Amino acid sequence: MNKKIERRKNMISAAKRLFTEHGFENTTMQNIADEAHVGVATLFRYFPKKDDIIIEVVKAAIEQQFPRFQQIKESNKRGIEKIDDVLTAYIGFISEENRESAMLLEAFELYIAFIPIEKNLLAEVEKAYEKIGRIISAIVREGKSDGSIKLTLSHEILSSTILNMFGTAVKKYSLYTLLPDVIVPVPKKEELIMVKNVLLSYLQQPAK
Amino acid sequence: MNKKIERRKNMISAAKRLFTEHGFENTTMQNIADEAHVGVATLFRYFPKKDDIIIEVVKAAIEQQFPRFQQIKESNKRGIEKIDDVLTAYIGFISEENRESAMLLEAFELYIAFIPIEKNLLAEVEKAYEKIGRIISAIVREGKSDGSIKLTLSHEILSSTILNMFGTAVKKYSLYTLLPDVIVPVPKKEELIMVKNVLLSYLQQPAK
Amino acid sequence: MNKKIERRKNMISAAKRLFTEHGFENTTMQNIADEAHVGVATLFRYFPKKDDIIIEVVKAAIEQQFPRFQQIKESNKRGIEKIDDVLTAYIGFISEENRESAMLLEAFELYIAFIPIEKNLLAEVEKAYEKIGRIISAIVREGKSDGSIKLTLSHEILSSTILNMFGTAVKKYSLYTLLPDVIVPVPKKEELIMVKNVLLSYLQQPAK
Amino acid sequence: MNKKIERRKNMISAAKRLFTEHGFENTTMQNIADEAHVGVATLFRYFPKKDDIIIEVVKAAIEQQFPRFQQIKESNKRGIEKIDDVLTAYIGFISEENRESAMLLEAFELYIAFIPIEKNLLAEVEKAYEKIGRIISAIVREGKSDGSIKLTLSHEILSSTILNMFGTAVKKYSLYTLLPDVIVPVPKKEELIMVKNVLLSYLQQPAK
DNA sequence: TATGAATGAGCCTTCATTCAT
DNA sequence: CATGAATGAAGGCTCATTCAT
Repeated sequence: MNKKIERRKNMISAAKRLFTEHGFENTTMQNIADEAHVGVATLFRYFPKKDDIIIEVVKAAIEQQFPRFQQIKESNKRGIEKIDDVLTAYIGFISEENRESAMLLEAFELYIAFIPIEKNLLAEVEKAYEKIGRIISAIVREGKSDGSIKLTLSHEILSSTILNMFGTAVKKYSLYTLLPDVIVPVPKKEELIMVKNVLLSYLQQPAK
Repeated sequence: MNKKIERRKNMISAAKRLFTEHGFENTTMQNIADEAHVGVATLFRYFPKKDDIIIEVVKAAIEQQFPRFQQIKESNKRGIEKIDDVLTAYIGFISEENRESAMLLEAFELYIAFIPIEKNLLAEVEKAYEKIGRIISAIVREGKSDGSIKLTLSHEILSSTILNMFGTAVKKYSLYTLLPDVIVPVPKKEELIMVKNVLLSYLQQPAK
Repeated sequence: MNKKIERRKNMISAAKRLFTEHGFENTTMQNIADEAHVGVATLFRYFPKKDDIIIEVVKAAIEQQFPRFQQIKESNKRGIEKIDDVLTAYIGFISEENRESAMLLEAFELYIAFIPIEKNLLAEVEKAYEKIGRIISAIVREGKSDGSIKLTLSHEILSSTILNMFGTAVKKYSLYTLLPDVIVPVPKKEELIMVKNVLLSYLQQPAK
Repeated sequence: MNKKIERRKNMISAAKRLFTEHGFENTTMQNIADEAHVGVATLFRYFPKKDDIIIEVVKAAIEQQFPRFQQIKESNKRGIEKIDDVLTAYIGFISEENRESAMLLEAFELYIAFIPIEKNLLAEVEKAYEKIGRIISAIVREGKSDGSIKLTLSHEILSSTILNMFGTAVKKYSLYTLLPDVIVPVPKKEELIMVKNVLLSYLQQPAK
């Protein structure tokens, strides 16, 4: 029983490695099978379609981020400090190990932009994303009620937009850092930290 | 002679149309040839490798943005107002016609992340990007010297980072708006405008 | 011990069901195993090669026809009447339940036309066929000796040919009736009965 | 222009050769390409789906029979004699070169019994079949009007059924003659001729 | 020069059959 | 014994790229 799950994980991580390095379209099922040291047919037994394993890898990538946010939320800090931690976590995406995850998500979003993928598969990914969304949302609410975040309603939207934008941009930077020949200038970590502080100070301003 | 250039443009725009709708990898050279009403062989005569026409389309997409920034720079406004215009232009990427271009760039950046592309080709794209980078850089400098932007040196970096981040995120949103089933929440235009104003007010703060 | 035979029969009938609906080549061993509610490995334990179970199904299909002819032969009728019954039985193939069997034979004959099958396996099928051949042969002889069939020697051959041909054609019609979009016109039952009567009247003609 | 048709014919005949020897399912597109001395891609250029070339081969097989029947119809004989010729032509299927065609049709009918094939493709085959059906139908009518065939209306149906059955059985025999190990006894040519004569004499009997 | 035709390498997927529990 | 898991070989089909007209 356990061996099956083991094997499955093994294939998923092999796929992740390959997807990370070569992208979804340039990784063949045979490649994955080889990397995982199994036969192709075995791979197909676990993931009947290529999209299936792609989804699985993506879901894992999202879920890998989950505990970190969860932990932030459950920490004994004020809301604004938790936001600080969230932003810091985002920044971590660039340099740390789960940069790979961030980058994978980046690639996936482009992948589905052009290749129609089954709705129910997408639904799984959406669900994983929402989980994180809810956590951040909760943190903002928390910060408002403990007074550490000072925003009126309209500012609330703004706050989520800013956070969203920060995450979006940083995730994308995580992709850039992998490029052998960077085309777009990627901000350094210190610069991002400065931006983070600007955002935080904004969030603490009394509502105008 | 002129006919040749005409033809070339025709192929590029046909390719752009197709790339925009189906992505780089899902568009075949045959597709492009058909869309451009030329033979495949002709297409290959003009663009010996598929990457060649991809680069060309991307370059065109970047250059298409160029005049707008150029025009902003040459306008008779103070630096801070020009920055405002730049940010507004970015926001325009989501809804306006050159959303297609923005999206194409987005896709391209991912494309080259996984497929090794010849250096000299990339160089051309970089050059196009730098052109825009220089314009923005000039605007910031201008704003500083006319006093409308108040930043010390370290803040200067911050300013470019913020602008960069804004552009990066918005470009990515331009891709999302194409997705039939959005997976990630995309901020509304009004929300982006609010963020823009926050940034602008930040840029005008006296350096601490 | 008995359970084994039970199991075996179960697999064979599962296979028959599937072969009838999808043909030999489009039915996988896994399909059969599932339909029979056993593991694939078990199926292979009983039938080490796919051809083995095919042969078994075909044999069963032939043998299923056997009792009907046997019963005709043993009935208390004159030879010509038995021939009548045999022809009627053939006609039954089109509409009745063992149309499936008839059709399976049809498919099998084509199957072996292209896929080399082991001789000893074929021998088993031949043996089953011969059994029926012998019965019909006996009936014809009977009819001649009781005077209800009037044929000289050379006509005897003719008689078997006609019967054979009738059977061949009708069996094939049994296949056609399954086709969703009939391509070849299939005679109606009543028409076949008319032909049957023509044949019967021919067989009763005094030898010329 | 002509070369294209040449090439196309070449592929079709290569396919026919292979289909005849190995059946539709056991012949791969690669096999056909090799036999025709072209690349697979070329084969697919002419016949985008495997079914397409199957249909083409089948159509050719049917059409190959066409001139013979047409010629019989246009000959200067009485109806009954033309029927004679038609039956003789059928018998020819067993021994002559177009036995291959007859056999192919046989195989095709089984093929479509299990594998769903696109309607419009089937329609083409049906059309080809109908052409022959119409000729035979016309001959029967001709025979009736010139008095050489004596049948009342109900017998007319019978006549077509008998002819149909004769053709059906003989076509199937054409398959059997290819089997390395005959499973079902195939009538000899002389026997079929006898049956033919029986049918002819029946058709000339005055209607009862 | 412009083009349709030709093509091999490669991809996703299936399946009969063997292993290991 | 019974079984699910594992697998390589093979099949249909696509596509960037080259030829030949």
